[in-house]
Amino acid sequence: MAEYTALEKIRLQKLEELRAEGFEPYPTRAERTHTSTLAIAEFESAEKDAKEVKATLAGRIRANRAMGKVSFAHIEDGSGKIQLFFRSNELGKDRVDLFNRMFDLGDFIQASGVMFRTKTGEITLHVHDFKLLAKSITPLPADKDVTQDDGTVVRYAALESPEIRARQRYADLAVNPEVRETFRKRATLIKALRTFLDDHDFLEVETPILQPLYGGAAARPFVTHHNELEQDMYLRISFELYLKRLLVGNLERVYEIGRDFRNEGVSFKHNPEFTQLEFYWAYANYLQVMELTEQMVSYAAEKVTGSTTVKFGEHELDFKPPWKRVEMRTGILETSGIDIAEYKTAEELFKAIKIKHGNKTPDPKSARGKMIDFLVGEFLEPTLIQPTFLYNYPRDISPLAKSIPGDPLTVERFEGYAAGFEICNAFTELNDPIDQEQRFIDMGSDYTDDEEEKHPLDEDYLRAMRYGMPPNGGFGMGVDRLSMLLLNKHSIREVLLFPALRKEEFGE
RNA sequence: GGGCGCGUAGCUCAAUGGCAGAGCAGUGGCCUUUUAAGCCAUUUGUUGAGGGUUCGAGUCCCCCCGCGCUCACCA
Repeated sequence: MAEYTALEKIRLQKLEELRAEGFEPYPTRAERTHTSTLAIAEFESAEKDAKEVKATLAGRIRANRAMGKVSFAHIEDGSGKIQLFFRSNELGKDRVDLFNRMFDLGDFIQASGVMFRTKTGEITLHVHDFKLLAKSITPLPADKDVTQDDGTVVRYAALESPEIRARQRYADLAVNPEVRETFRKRATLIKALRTFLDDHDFLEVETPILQPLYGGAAARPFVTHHNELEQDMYLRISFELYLKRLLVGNLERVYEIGRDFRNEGVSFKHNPEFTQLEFYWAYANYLQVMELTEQMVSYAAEKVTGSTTVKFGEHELDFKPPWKRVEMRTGILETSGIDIAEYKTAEELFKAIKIKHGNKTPDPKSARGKMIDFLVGEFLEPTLIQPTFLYNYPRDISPLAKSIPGDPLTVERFEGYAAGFEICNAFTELNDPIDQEQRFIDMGSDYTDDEEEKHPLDEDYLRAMRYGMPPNGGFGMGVDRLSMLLLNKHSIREVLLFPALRKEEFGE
């Protein structure tokens, strides 16, 4: 049973009084004719011809200013706020008193009347009738604060507690309009990505989230169990292997936007479930994917923000193609002074890093590719502020990518960076089943003492590939991260409606 | 998982180890064009939970819970 606060008990009592007086606090019907913005727009155009605009509005009470025989209130609906005007000589003293006594901030009401403009010029509904649509029991967090008489100290209080904002996103949304705006823009982003890919003849598909084997990325999976099949299942960590199976089936361009699950740490840029976009494009290679990527992201930026240039913290990011391109070996050499091509084994590379940078070294037990990754993260990544493609990756951290002809240690792979963090990952996909099988096996032996990096060998995927897979370019992008960049949010929690949080204890 | 920080009224925040407070919200009243309405009066607390030190703990110590930052992890 819920424990009610003093404020809630007062509202519950009002609810009972309303019922006793014959008013249903949770009626089944609403009769809205206009949103607040529509009513205002209609009034503005009718005003010139002195025409009357009648409207029935519905929304939450956000402010109420009772002034004796007249009252002003603001309600807020999905499109914005609008003022209501009540006059007791028209509605009757009892009804206005009822409104002021029984209705609280946060209640949903509907009000009918005629639009007019007040003395101060605000377009307002002159209310002729109203009813309660839903009583609010728990007060919304106050969204305004303090008035100091001397006029110097002004404090506004909004719901700011990051924990309450995330746990009770409903309250955050109800009270902070800019949060609603963030999620509208996020929806615009996803729609733009879809439109872009659809217009480029990609087919949107859906592949299993529950998988008997996981793969396509290096991450720890969530494990669950199917009772009837009597087997464990994994929540997918990527879409890759399933989408590439579709290329075997002659679907030449496919994409999926959906949720990935990784059983790992939580941070400002990591949530255990996150939205991923992947596409696979037959007969293309990573250079073509690069071009499509910069077009797609700049298109999305324009749709979401109206411009290809967006502000992110102190930076102005310009997503307009072409993006800067940095070859990995060159980039590492320039930022760390180490030429990875000179050190062909992990031992040699480790020594070189140790000599050059002393205490800043990777784990000496790492594979060579991991050490290169370390150099990227430590020295190169922080310099990649403007949208940049970092390309040509070490083969041993890219088991699904095709080698560069004549350079067996390097693969045709790139990652897109902006504001110093990774937003996408793509490569010319490996389509040689014999090579692929060997890579899986190498992968296993490279990381024998690293349980987390071990990956199950996907026999069915190899079988598919043996039927023949067209050469293709593949692409993956964290949609949440792109949202952060485009919306200038510095935590992934700001672009997720319900970010992962520890279970809340509700007591007895 | 490690380190650092935070947790006080519905919200935003105060309070040298010495009477737990303010504004907003709420409640009662006045007020027929207000809008951060105003004026008068007034209520609200297991100071995250538990233990300890002390004459006395919101404050110091221990432990637990939650959140934040950060490191690790994260092809």
